[in-house]
This record gives sequence, structure tokens and C-alpha cells, in this order.
Amino acid sequence: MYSDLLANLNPEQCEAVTLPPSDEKGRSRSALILAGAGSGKTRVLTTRIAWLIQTGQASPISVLAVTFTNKAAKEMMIRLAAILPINTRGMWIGTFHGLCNRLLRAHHRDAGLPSTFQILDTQDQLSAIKRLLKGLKVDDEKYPPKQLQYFIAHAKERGMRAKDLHSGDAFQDRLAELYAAYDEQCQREGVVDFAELLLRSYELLQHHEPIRTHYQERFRHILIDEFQDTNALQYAWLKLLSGHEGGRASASSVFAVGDDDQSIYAFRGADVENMRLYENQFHPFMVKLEQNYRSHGNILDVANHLIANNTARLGKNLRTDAGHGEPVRIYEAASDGMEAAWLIDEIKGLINGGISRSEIALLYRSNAQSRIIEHNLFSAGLPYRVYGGLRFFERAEVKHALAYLRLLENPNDDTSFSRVVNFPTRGIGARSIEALQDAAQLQQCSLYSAASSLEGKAGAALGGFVRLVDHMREATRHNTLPETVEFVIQHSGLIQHYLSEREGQDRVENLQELINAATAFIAEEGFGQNAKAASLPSENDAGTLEMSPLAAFLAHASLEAGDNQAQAGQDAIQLMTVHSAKGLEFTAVFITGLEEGLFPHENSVNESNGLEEERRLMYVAITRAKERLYLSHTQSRMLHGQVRYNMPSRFLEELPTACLKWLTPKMKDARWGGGRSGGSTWKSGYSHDSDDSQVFDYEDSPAARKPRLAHSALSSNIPRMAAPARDIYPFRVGQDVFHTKFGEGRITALEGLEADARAQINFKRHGVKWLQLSIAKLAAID
DNA sequence: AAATTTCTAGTTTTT
DNA sequence: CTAGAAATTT
Repeated sequence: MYSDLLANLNPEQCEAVTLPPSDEKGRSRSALILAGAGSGKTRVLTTRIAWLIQTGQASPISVLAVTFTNKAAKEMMIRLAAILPINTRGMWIGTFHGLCNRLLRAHHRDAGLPSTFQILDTQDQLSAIKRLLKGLKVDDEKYPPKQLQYFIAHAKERGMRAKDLHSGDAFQDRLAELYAAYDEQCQREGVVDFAELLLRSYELLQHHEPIRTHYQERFRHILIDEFQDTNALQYAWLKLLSGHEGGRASASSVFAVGDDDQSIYAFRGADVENMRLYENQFHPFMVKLEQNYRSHGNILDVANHLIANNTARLGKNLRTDAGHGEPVRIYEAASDGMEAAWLIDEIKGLINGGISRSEIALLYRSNAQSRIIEHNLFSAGLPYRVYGGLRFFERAEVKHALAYLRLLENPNDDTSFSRVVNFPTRGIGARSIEALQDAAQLQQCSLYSAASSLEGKAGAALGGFVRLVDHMREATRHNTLPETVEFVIQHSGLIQHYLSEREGQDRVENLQELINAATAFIAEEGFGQNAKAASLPSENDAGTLEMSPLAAFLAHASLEAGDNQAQAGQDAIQLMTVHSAKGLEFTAVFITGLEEGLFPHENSVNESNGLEEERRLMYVAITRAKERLYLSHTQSRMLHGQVRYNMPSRFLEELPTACLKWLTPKMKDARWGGGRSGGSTWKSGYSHDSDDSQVFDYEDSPAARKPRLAHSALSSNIPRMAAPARDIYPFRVGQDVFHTKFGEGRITALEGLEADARAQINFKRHGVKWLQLSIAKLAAID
């Protein structure tokens, strides 16, 4: 009986799960679930699928569930398998890219792709672009490969082909030409980049009516997670596949779950606007999930209060049944080193208090900030784990091995060819490659085919390489996947190369690990033995059936780059950027580096809507915490080899004071009569104890009430250790100054020493400027 | 082809 | 400052 499915849901969740997928006339109805942080979003999504199936309203094969990350897809799969008695393998649950890959494999002919097409990851794409520019003799100073890569990706994310782009601007038009050339190159080589997976499958559905109809009729129930992160192309794809394009009579029921307040990927093309578009075009039922099961009251209040500063929200307020809990603690340090030292102290306290290390997260806005924290954790002997960085399938040695494997599948993949033609070195230098590229250009064929046609010494070496690859392909024809991987690692000479290298031990291990990964892949995906019998019979219309295990493994390697340096099992403190913390939760969370310029980041302040995205980022960070939340900032920080003095983040000003507890005294200051928000000055005193007897409350502390004028900090009775480097400057951050030409302004940063010393000043009339202190005539205003 | 020096650009990230 | 790329030397 399906009622136990719903037994543990609150009324909102229950309403969402049981929304009718169609009305009494049999027309489909869609839904938009606004799911706040920690409101049980994944649970609603999976229960919805289970409910549809168990009530007989949907068969497993009529369900399509889309997520953004493999992790989310896997989690949904596991949870579903636990609820449903059926085999979930036949269901289409996966990432946009994974599902599109599946679609394109099944219909590669109609999509205009070879059956062996390979997927380029971001690195591969960049090297393909570099190669393209070189071949076309394009000045890569004027057209930086990175910029072209961005241009292409963004065009594709908006559904634009090169032919759709003509601006009249010569530079833009040239970029579009290069985009066209890039697409031609990819087509020739039989490779697709990430955005192409989506665009190509969109076009497949668009141009092939029978295929489109087939999938439209099959997928009667489409569910989408993290809807706020969709880009224009993904939205169009959804609209087409669900049959909402052009008002088709029997559209599918779409169930979208998202949180506009957690949209933090606009910088890579995500568009929250899709939520409003969806509302207007799909006319969905709307349900808000505002009950939070994660955080204590004070933490939620802080989050709600902060995010209320954003305009253009769909509007939502989280509430909890848990008590207020601890106040949110704020700490001001004199330097980044001091901040890290305080973190260590506080963490030790938490651990002594019984919180396990893996339940403590240290968050920062940018990766560069992790270094000093890591250093201090290391010195203190506290185990930690840093998220982000190189993942397994992105490591150079692994990519080399994969390149050989890809050549077995698809010899026309010039990116892979270039990567390993001379690695390990076999006497094929830059000159030979150039000759080869010319030959390939002339014959309009791949480097691989051109290699056999080349004469002379270079030709001999290249011929050797081609024969090596051909030999490996022949020899492994009847091998299992792990055997093939092992054979290639051995016979390509990769293992020998790294064995003879001084620091190659780790790389050798990673290559060995690749064989294990292949073994695990076979076991998990059920390739080889009786997996086919186990899957649903209706799967043969599309899916993994006609893919060779090697092709599937290569796609898997591109689409799922694997874990970051997972020190799994170890109980370690978690370090990561705020972005990568999305979707996670911890008992105790520290948000560090809350300074103007860092968080919000200086680059985003000038972007349109940049500040609101930064604020959402802060909202995401805050809502990761279950019981304890700490916010810290410092007066000075080493950045790019220079000491910088930043003001406290404006976000600190936007928090409700009743929920806060200052571990260091704070001083209130006069504000601008208008203009930018924030702009308080903080007293520079600080207590080394994090003992609560030293705690100062925002409004009530004696230090806060005592007026302290700008320059008094220099001559003050404040503890000396507070601001060691400050006396170097005749001014300080936060001070108001007068300039003969620019008028009144406030110092927002100081940097450089002696003759180099300069101040960043926010002038009332003339905006933000950097002025050399040795030149500019500045007078302090009392 | 490997080793060394010089230069340069430094948000956020998944697929 | 400092990682990674590019240029240059050996």
C-alpha cells in the first residue's frame, strides 16, 4: 500500500508528492516545487517517482529523471531501489549529459555521428582548439584559446550554431567563423564536447520527427532536480522532449524541483529566469517546501534575513521546529594567519566537545584561501580533506592511457593522437608533427590516416606509432575490458616510462588503479555476462546495449571524472569552496574570509546581478550548518604576494543582530548618507580567548557604544598586537579623506609599501580609484 | 629531448 | 607569492 510511502512526509511534502500528473480530462499537469535548503528535496523527488509507479499512474519506463551531478543521480537511484521492489536499471535516471550521451549512442546515425564517437572534456576541448588555431595560423594573442572556448560553450548553451551568430562586429564574426571551423574539426574527428552532447541531442529530437514522437510518448513523466541551475539549452531540450513546444496535445507531466535562492551558477550559463519561464509556459502547480530539517533557528534566521536583501526572488522563508540553538559567532582577526590560528583553537574545542572531524566544514570563497588554513591544520596535526582539484580521470597519466584506449576505438580522434603520438617519447618531434598536420590538412583526413602516407625518417617513426596502435587493437580484440586496459598500459610503454622516472611512483599506482576502475566499472554496469537478461526488455530502443564495454568505459571516464583525492574512511575536517559545499550539510560550519573584495568577490561586484549571486552563495554557505555556525574575517590578508587590507564583508551588516555573538568587539561607525550599503569600521581590538567571558555582543558591548573616531585607532589604547602593519600608513581602511580634485571619499583598501604605497578610495562623486599615497594629496576628515 | 629559466596571470565548477 | 605555461638553453 502506498500510504507508508507518505507516512513520514510533512503536509507540504505530501502535497508535492501526490500532485495529480494529469487533470480529469486526461491532460497532463506539471509542477514546480520551490524547495528551500534542507527541506527534503531529494526525498520528495524520489518519493514522487515511487508514488507514481506504486499507484499505477506510471510504469518505470515512462519515467525520466534528470539531475546535474552523477552523485545526485546515483543517490536517487539508490534511494529508489530501496523503496521500489522493481529493477531500477531500466529507468532513465541520470545527468543531462549522461542521458544525452545515451540518446546519441542509440541514434548516432541520425545524429550524424560515428558509432565510436568520443567525448571531449574541458581540457581536451582546449587542446583541440589550440590545435585548430595553430592549423589555421590564427594569432592566439588576438584570439586566446580560452576565450574561444568560452565563446563556443556559451553559444552552444544558448542553442546557437555558428551560422546563427552574425553580429556585424568583426571580432565577434571572426569568433563565429572559428566556432564553425571547430565544429567541422570535431565532426571530422568524431568527437563531441560537453555542450555538444546537449545541443546535438536537442537537434536530433528537433529534426527527426519519429524519434521525437517516440520519446515524447515514452517519457510521460519527466522530473528535474536543481531546476534553478538549468541553462537555456537545457530548458529548450526539456520543452521539446516533454512536448510543451508548440502546444502539442498530449504533453508530458514535468515535475521540477528547485530553489531560486540557491542559484549560484549563473557564471557558467545557468539562468534562474527559467523558473519564471516555466511558470508561465507550463502553468505548473506550485508548492513551497519551507520546513527545514537541518538547521537550528538562529542559523535559519540569519539565512532568511540575509537573503531578504535580494530583489527578484520567488519568495520563500525557511522555518524549523528545532530550537534557536547557539548564536552565530563572528570573529575578527588581525591577519589571515591569526584567523587560521583561531580556527584551529575553535575546532579543537568542538572536537573535545564530541563533534567528529568530518562533521566540521571550513568554507571559503576561493581556493587560494585554503593554503594557509591547510598549513595551520597540518602543523596542528589535525587530519583534513580538501575537496576540489584534480580528479582521477583528469590526471595526466590516466589521460594518456585513456588516449591510447580512445585511439583503439576511434583512430580519427586527433586530440588523443596528438596527446600520445610522442609519449612516451619515440623520436617524433615538433617538426614531424608539423609535417604530419600539413599532410592531414592537404588530404582532409585525420592525423592517423595521414601518418601512413608520410615518407622518410619522420614517416618511419610515425608508421611505427600507427602500427603500435593497430597491433594493440588487434591483440585486444577478444579481451575483457580490464585486460585491454592492462595490455595498453604495458605495450604503450607508459608503465615503463613512469617506472624509470624519479617521481613516477604515484603515477604508476594511478595506472594500476585504472585497471581496477575498469574492473569495477564492468561489475557495476553489469557489462559482459547476463546483464542484458536482467534489464527491462523495453530497453533496446536506446541504451547501452550496442555500446562496447570499452566505449562505455571511455564515456564514463569523460562524463564522470571520478572523486577528488578521496581519502575515504579517514575522519577528517572538510575543506572546500562554498560552491562545492552546495547540497552538503555539517554539524559545524566555518565561513572564513568574509571581507569586501573576497566575499563578495571584487570581480562580481561590478557584474550585473553579481552581488545578488554572491549573496545567494553566502546563503548557501550559511544553510550548510546544522548546529554551529562561525563567520570570520581578517583586517589584513596576503593575496598575490601582497598584503591587502579589506573592509569586513557587507554581508555581515545584513545579518540580524539578535542571532549573533561577537567573539571580538565590534564598533559601530557613521555611515554614508546613502550610497553603498555596508561601510562600517571595525574596532581593531581582539581577544585571543574564544572563551565566552570575552564575548562582546553587537549592540551591548561597552566597546561598541564608545564612539571611536577614525584616526583615534592610530594613537589608541587598543592592544598593540591588534594591527601590526597598520602604522605604516598615514591612513587606515574605513577612514574618510578629502582629495582636492575628487572630493570626499572613504578608503576601502591600502596596499604596497613606501613609495609603492597606494590607497583604494571610494569617492562619493567619482567612484572607486587607486591613488599613490606619495603623489596624491589627501587630507583626513574628522 | 630534457632541463632550466622566465613570464604571467591569477573567482566560483560540473558535465 | 606560486603554479603552470612558454621560452630558452644545454
